[in-house]
Amino acid sequence: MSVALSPSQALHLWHSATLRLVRSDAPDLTLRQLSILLHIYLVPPPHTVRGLASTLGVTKPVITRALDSMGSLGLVRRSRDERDRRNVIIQRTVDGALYLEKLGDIIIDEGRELSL
Amino acid sequence: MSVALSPSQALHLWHSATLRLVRSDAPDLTLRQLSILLHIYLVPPPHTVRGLASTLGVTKPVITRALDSMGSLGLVRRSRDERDRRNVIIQRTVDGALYLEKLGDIIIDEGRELSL
DNA sequence: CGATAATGATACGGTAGCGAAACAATCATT
DNA sequence: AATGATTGTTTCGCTACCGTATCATTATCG
Repeated sequence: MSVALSPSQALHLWHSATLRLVRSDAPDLTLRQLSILLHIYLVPPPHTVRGLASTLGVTKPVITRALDSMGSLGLVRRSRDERDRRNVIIQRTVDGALYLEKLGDIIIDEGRELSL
Repeated sequence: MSVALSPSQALHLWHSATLRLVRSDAPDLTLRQLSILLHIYLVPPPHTVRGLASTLGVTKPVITRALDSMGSLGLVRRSRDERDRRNVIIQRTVDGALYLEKLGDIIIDEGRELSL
């Protein structure tokens, strides 16, 4: 199966999926928050504040704030690393998995309609 | 050419493209702003504030503010409709086209690496 | 132990987003 | 011309984000 996209297809896919995301009643995450959420769920753990900051190229408070926001939405969970109690391990939640599942559905759905 | 995506592929594509967008030095647009920008450039004109608000399912001030922000970034331009001077016609700019071209490149680039 | 380093959270001042409501300008209707 | 409808902007009070700098806690090293 190929996922080669033409320039037009790529932008149309992004357009329609983003539009549906905006129109949906799903929590309105920033691009950075969405990136963090995707990273946590798609890249093997463990995930730390410092690591995420470095990966995204942002400062640590950005990560702390994003975890605060998404944490209160139930999309993500924090816990101390007992082996080095300075670290915070960021963990997945059921709600977070559901959120991303919905996002995946939207993308696939819009991608399907790209067939020319 | 097929653009059928598996659930995993769809999310990985979104993840890597979003990550590169966040890491890039490109202006940090919100999801709504990005959606507006894509709509203006991908859907045939004319585009009005009212029309965009209805399409995105948001209030008019959201569009006005987004146009203010993206306008000062040079991504978008406003002009009066001379046939009905109540309307504002939203127009494309060279910088806006370049921004989206770059976004398209990123998506294509990451999509290419999805081939299994 | 004591000093230094590392990690994440917090404080701060500033900017920008939000929806609801009110507003000015323009058009349509009579 | 006068009234009412339509369009986009502005104002209001509020919330959330930003980067820099600082802080508290914990670990490491001498």
